Formats: sequence, C-alpha cells, structure tokens
Amino acid sequence: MNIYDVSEKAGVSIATVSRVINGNPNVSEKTKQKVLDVMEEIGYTPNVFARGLGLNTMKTIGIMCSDSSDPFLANAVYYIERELRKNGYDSFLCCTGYELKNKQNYLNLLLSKRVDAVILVGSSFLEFNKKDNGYIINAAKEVPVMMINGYLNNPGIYCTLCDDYQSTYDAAVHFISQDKKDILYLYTSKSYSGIQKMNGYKAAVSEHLGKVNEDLIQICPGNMTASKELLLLLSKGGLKFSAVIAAEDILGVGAIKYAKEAKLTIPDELSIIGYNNSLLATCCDPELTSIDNHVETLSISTVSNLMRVLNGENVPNKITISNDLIIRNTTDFTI
Amino acid sequence: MNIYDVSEKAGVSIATVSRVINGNPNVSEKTKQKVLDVMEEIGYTPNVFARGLGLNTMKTIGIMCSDSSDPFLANAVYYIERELRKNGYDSFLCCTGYELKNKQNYLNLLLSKRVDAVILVGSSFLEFNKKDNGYIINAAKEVPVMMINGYLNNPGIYCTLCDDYQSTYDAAVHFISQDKKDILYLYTSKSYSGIQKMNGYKAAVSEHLGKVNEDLIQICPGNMTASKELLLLLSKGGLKFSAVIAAEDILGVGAIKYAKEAKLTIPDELSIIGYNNSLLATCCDPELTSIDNHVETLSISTVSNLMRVLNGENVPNKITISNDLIIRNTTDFTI
DNA sequence: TTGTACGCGTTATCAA
DNA sequence: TTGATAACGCGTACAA
Repeated sequence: MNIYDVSEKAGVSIATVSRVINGNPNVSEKTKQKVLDVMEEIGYTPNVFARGLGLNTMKTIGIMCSDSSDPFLANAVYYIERELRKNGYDSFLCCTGYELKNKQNYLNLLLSKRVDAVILVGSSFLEFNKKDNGYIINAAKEVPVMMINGYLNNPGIYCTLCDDYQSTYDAAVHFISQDKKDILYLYTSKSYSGIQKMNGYKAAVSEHLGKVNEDLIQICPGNMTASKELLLLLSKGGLKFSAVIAAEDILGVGAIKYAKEAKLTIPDELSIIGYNNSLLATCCDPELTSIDNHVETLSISTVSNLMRVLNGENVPNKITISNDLIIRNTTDFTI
Repeated sequence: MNIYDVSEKAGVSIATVSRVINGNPNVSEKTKQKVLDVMEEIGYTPNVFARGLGLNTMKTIGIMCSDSSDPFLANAVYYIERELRKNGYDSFLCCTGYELKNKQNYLNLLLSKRVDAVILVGSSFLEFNKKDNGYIINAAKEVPVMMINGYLNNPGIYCTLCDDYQSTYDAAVHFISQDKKDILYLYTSKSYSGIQKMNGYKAAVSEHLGKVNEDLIQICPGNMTASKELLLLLSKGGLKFSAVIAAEDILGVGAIKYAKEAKLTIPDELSIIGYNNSLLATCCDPELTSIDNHVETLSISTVSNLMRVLNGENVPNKITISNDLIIRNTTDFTI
C-alpha cells in the first residue's frame, strides 16, 4: 500500500498522487476525488521515512527534561506537547536525569533522529562550568534550541524565563515591610533558576537591611523531611528566623511541619512562602502561600516562538515572564 | 556528510562503510579503523530516514498517556522511558487527554510514524462502550500494544496491571476488623482501575457485612476542595461514616481537611486510606495511609515484556502485580 | 574481504 | 493538468 498502488488503482501517475497528498492545487477536482477515493479504499498512509528522506524533516521536535516526575516540569511538558500538536508537530520526549554526560548523549541522539528543533525544559540544563554548555551551543548550530528557565546568549538559542529574581526579591521585601527581618532562605538547586532566586533574596536583604547573613541561606535536599529536620537543627543551634522563603513548595511544606513540631504559630511566629504554586501548596495545613511561575504561559510562549523561528522570522533571544504571588495562610499579607 | 562521503574519503566502497556502521564482522581490522577515523573526522551521523526506509523500523516506541501532569502517570512515563532507553529504543510521548476522539487520532498518528510498538499508560484508555475500544484492537494487528492498568483480551495486546481489586478489598477488611463498619468509598473515575477498586470494596463489604449501602459509595471530582465539600454535605445530610477509602490520594487529603473542619479526630473518629502513595500523602497533616501500586515495577515489567514480544518470544496476555499498604497516621493499623 | 547495483517510498524538476 | 524520472541515504544480495 504505497503511492504506486494508489497510482495504479486510480489510473494516474505517482506524481499526481503525491500532488493530491500534499494539497498541490494543480490537480483537477475530478482526478483528485478519484485519488482520494482510492486512498480511502485501500487504507493508504504515507511512509514517513521516504518523506523524511527527501525533505530531511519529520515535523518532530525533541523535548528534553531532566525529570518528568517533577510536577513543574511535567506540567511544562504537557503544555508544550499540546501546543506543538496544535501546530502540526510531534515530539520526542527524553527524560535525561541530572548527569551532564546523559544530557549530552540524549541531545546527540535527538540530533541523529533529525528533529527539527530541541526544547530544553527546566534550568537544570545550564552547567556551572561554562565550558560544559558547549554541547548545547553546538547543537544550536544545527537546529534551533529553545530553553525554558535557562539562559545562554548564543546564536540559535532562544530562552523563555520566568522572573525568579523579581519574585524572591518582592517576597523578601514583603516580609521586611512587616518587620520580619530574619528571613531564612531555603533552596535545593544551584541551577540558573536557583541562582536567580537566591540573588533576588540577597538583593532585597542587602538593599533594605544592609548586610546579608549567610547563615540564613541554607541548602537542603528536595524533600519534606530533610527540610523539617534541617530547620529543627538550625533552630536548636540557636539560629533565629521568623520567616522562610523556600525555593520549592516541598521545602515550604517541610517548614510547616517544622513549625508544628516546634510549636510555632503560623503565620505569626513563622511565616512561609513556597515556590511553584504546585498541588502541594493546597494540600498542607495551613495552606502555603506560594509563587506561581505561570508554567502554561511559559510553555505557550516557547512553542509560539519556536514556530516563528522555524518560519524564518526574527525572534528575540530572551523573553521574561513575570510571576504571581498566590497568598494563602502561611503569611498574613493582604496586598 | 553521508555514507558516500565517508566511503570516498576512506577509499572504500559504501558497502564496507555500511558494514562498519552495523558491526558486520566481515571487515578487516585495518579497513575498519580507517573508516571509523574518517567518520569521526567529518562528524558523520547515519540518516535515520534512509535507514528506516529500508528496514521499516526506527527503534521507536509510542507512549500514550492521558495526562502527564498526573503524578502517577508522570512517574510511569519516566520509568518506561528510562527502561526503553536501556534497551536501545526511543520513545514518542503523546499526552492525549481524556476524549476518545483524540485518543484515536493520536494512536493513528503513532502508527503513521511507524513506531515499533505502542504503550498505553493508565486505565483511562478503556472505554465503557466496548465498541469504542476497536481502535486499540485494530492497532494491535499492526504492532504490539502494551497496556498498563487496562485489560483487553485480544491478540497482540499485553497487559500489566496492579491488583487494585485486592487492595481495596484488604483495606475495607482492615477497617471492618476494627469494627469500623460504615466505610465511605470515594472515587473520581470509572476507568478500568476505578471499577476494580470499587469492586474490591463492594466484595469486602458484602462478604463481611452483608448488604452494600450504596449511599456510602460516592463519586467526586478529583480535587481536594470538592472532596472536602462533598463530605461536609454528606455529613450534614445525616450520613454516618467512621472510615474513608479514597481512590486517589488527593481525595484522601480532602477527607483530612473535612475532618478538621468537622472537628473529628483522626484516626479515632475518622480513619482514612488514600491511593497511589504519592507525594501528597506525606505532605498533609496527619500523614495519609495510602496504597502503593508500585509504578516502577509496573513500568519495568511492561518494558521487559515488550522487549520479549519484539523478540518473538511468547508472553502472557495479562500480568498482575500486587500492591502494598503504606501505613501512616490516618489509620491506627498495626499489622 | 570487498565492491556493484538495486530497492525502499517520497518529493520535486522538467517536459509534454 | 499530467507524467516520467532523478534524487534522497542506506542495507543487502550477489558477484568478484
């Protein structure tokens, strides 16, 4: 059931069949109908390999994401996939994990599969050591590379970011204006996003309070128990803090658990802000005030930019989308 | 940079280059090295289209999942992807949503992309109306179809299931043996899994208590607030229940919130069991006893069976994996 | 051990 | 409006 079978049954040449398939207007209505009927009848499907062989494209985008079980990334992947489909593109998904070598392998794999572009989801694709980003920069020489929450200023790389710096800056300023000056900052990852967030916090503190107390900046594994235990430990060690800004909701939930164990009232004795506005934020008790980074907008914007790039249009290298603070019961903001 | 360029530079024929690429032993070590060197030098990558055209396979598996932002499904996709990669296969991911028509379109799309097999993740791929499953049965005539948490007894379809019937049966029996006889069953979906779970509950109740009280079986949208509100309403309406079995963790969390609002102690006045043992179960307070359905095992088993199928081995049509009850603080089980 | 030549199913160019 | 044919890059049967 290939184009030859169709052409034979329809009594036309394969060229005509190809024209019908591709919507070429230079076919008489009558011939066109005949061909369509035959295709329907024998259940013909074009062979993507043969097509790809000539065109060297399969209308397919490679998506890389470090961990699809991370709710933020999973949501992003979901929206990206949906938007791509709307535009007639399919996608390859690769869950790369966090090791550089794997990321490199997967990116090469995608290129060898002749994807039309690559989307890197999440800031874990930027390495500390700048040289280690070479594989991304090289890939961008072959196909467009879109990054979500990562930023590289190189030709062929287009970045869509959320304004993590500003959100933690604002969050810290909120606390400070409530006279909560000893704000603990809790984070898990030193990814691009992670650093932006931390810088926002630091900027707010140093601008409004003078010096940043490095003891109030703590790294912590990305699970609830670790977060709770760390806070208990810090508190036992004599560290004072009346507010927590957590770079992930799950760390914020840990802070809630800590407050309960330490018999602190929320939000009076301890205020908490989480990050991502994930499901977790409404499941805990009290519910967690959290920063919403608009995954859907981020994803839609990325795909729409990609379409413009593939279309040869001129697209800015960097687009930043602002975040929202979703106020719940772990703070007494009114705003 | 195709096989001809390599053959020219290396001073051999394309056949020899092809042999080197495919690890054919009939090449002298010397020639082989020369070819490998040239490939390295000019950065040659085989063209998958040309290769696929001849072999009619691209070593690619299509994965369908209704919603990759569902934590259970996201985890499954993650593990499946990892296992496929280990076996040298890539994957196309399709997030289909819940509409039949979309599912059909996506499945056809995958077939037209010439995937080597299809994996359907999650029980939402089985329709109520049996005729509506025809598209799956048809697809199985072309390529192997693997189902996770769905069951169709047809040639070419291989199902891996978790024993949802048994888990809710056991959960209900646990409650009954504690003299908690008015067990509310809360569910969201009438998928294959959903029905298995409900049947387990019903069987336990009717075997140990006689008649099933249909008022104690309630459907509820899959979010926390809906669950809480529903329980408040039922309770106001005079319905008595001292235990809740929730078909999703999120519904269980809603039940916790309800208990707090109704000033019921947990687990004494109200015991709760959730389902999936997701992150949510440890984020709420008290932490939620939940049924763990072993996503990872489910995924590994599915991929390993698929490999055997592709290898022409004989594989059973149905494999069932048992669940675990993870005991936390919303029950006073000791076991 | 190596090379030649054909087939895979399309798209696109050119001629009719 | 239609048809014949080259080109796409690879695997492989067959010949050397």
